[in-house]
Amino acid sequence: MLRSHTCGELRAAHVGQEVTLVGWIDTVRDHGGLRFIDLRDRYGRTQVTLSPDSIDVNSLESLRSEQVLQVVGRVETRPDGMKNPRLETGEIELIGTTASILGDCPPLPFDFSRGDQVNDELRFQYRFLDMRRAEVQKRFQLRSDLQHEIRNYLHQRRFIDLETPMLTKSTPEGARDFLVPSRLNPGELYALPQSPQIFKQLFMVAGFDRYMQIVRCFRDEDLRADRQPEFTQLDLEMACVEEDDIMELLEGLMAHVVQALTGKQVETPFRRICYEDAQLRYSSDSPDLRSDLEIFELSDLALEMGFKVFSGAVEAGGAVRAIRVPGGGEWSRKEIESLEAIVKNQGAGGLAWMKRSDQGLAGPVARFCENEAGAALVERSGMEVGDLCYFVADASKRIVINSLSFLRKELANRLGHLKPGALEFCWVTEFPLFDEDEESGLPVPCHHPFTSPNPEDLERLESAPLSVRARAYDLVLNGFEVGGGSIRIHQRDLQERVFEAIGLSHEEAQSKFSFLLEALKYGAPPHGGIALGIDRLVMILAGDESIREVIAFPKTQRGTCLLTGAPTGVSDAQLDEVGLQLAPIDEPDAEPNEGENC
RNA sequence: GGGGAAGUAGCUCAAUUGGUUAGAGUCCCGGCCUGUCGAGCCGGUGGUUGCGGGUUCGAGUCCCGUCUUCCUCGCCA
Repeated sequence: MLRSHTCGELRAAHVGQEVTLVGWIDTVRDHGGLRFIDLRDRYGRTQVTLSPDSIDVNSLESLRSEQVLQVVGRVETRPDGMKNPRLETGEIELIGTTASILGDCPPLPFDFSRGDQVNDELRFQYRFLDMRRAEVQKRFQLRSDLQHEIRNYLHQRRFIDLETPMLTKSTPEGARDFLVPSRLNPGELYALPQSPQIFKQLFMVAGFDRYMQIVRCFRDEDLRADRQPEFTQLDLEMACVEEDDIMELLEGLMAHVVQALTGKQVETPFRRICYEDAQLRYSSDSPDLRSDLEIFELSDLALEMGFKVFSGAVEAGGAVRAIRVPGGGEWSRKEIESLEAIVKNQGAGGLAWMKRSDQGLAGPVARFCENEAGAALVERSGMEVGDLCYFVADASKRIVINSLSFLRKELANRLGHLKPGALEFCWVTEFPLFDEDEESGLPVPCHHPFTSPNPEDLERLESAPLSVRARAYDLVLNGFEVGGGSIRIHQRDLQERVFEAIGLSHEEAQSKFSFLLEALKYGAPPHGGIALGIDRLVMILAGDESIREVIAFPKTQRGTCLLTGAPTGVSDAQLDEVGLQLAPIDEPDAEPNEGENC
């Protein structure tokens, strides 16, 4: 070994020992003759003192940040008054006798000590430097610890860790697939898995009644702060279970990992909210329960209030909904109206409001509240003196819901409801089995086509498919969907009925999912499971606002890698080999230097 | 595909209604300094204001286009 100890290890007990440290130079404090160096590695920082009394200073002229330095020396107690209580190793210092630079380093491309404030573009281009920062290392330690705790917890409960293929079959439903050509089969392509869904169901048929895997998944869709084209899931599946079994397992797992990683206690069981309630009360299918702000429906009253903006929206098939802001009556007009930009950003025409003081109602909506409907509104809102109420009306229900969703988030933020470190889990249940496809009008699965319908609604599968509820559940943490799962269909005939309901012919179903349908014939036990977004979970536990921060080498919003430059063109020879030809790109100013092979 | 924000020194930012030679901190380089831990003090180098047009006597600032990064709608079974 080139070192005897790490930079976080030495204590008063080591005083007098001859040791060798290797680390990166964190800072150099140069007093002319005497130099102090903070040497840093994964484990901590140790002060190295280079004095002309103990080392040939001419041998080390230019010490700079982030050089890799090896120091041999003796551990000494620091003089009285010179100890640093903020450093684990602050009782001692290493008096260097020889030092050598093992890895030189030029001046850095960005300010290391203020890494959090540096452009993402630069940070991710030099991610290997960015990750050297202690704060970043902490995130990845947390990520590693989380995965370790998850595996331990599940293995103690007799889950078996099984792997599934990365090169698999394209299933055009759902998200767009990433495609991989096959040299041995020109003209045919693999797809990278969107999830191991079908494979884990086959494990159930195979008798591995408790399966788990921490696995990479791929979806070729647009990126967001919480969405990357490749991401990591905890995938698990159990045989002979119902909803409650999966939920209880996950509640125990979450409580365990949160306790292990943060020391915090999580209350179980988690709150359960049905999908319809979540949409109405929180304007979201993943409500952030750190805030208790609630939205209420006004469409019925809006028709009677005599306010054309409201009644017009409802008559056009839209909605009017409102949110009460306790204490918002104190806000200035300017403050109140500053939130309008948020809803306009979602396409809403404007943001109406009304406040209640001891002198009665005030604000743009107040004069429409003098009639009976208005009184009912005040009653329903629960407005008290000192409160404020915001209203969103639009001919598009989607715009109303989106606007209120963003408004609620911002209000929760302004009211200080989003306390750092708070963790509010909940389940969202009773999702519809299908959504309506806007183009074809056909039902499309909300979750995936293997989700079991609620038995109570089964008779409507053909007659009124959109009214059928699914045996599906989402796990939500602080407003983020961190997991989703369901009880699956384990009977072949029911699976075929669902395929039919979504407009898949018998032949299509066969060609796409024959292996699943075949497997369901051969003694498939009832089963269900869930998949958990590891990146999102780590992000929340680390207090970050983007999963990029907890992914070592993430993609930009355009799906490129700033570090490697991927994706790139490949040589004609490579294309030939896999039997691919690239279509010309419709770009007037295509860059010639990339034209060699695309 | 739509909406929004940002882009000025290696980095983080400033620059009045369009007005003289685009500044500061940091980094880097040089000098001084033996108890610092955000070391200190003195001096210095460093700019195609993302790119391309336009308006103007004059553009970092206004207009148009474009590129990049970020946020978001659509999209994400």
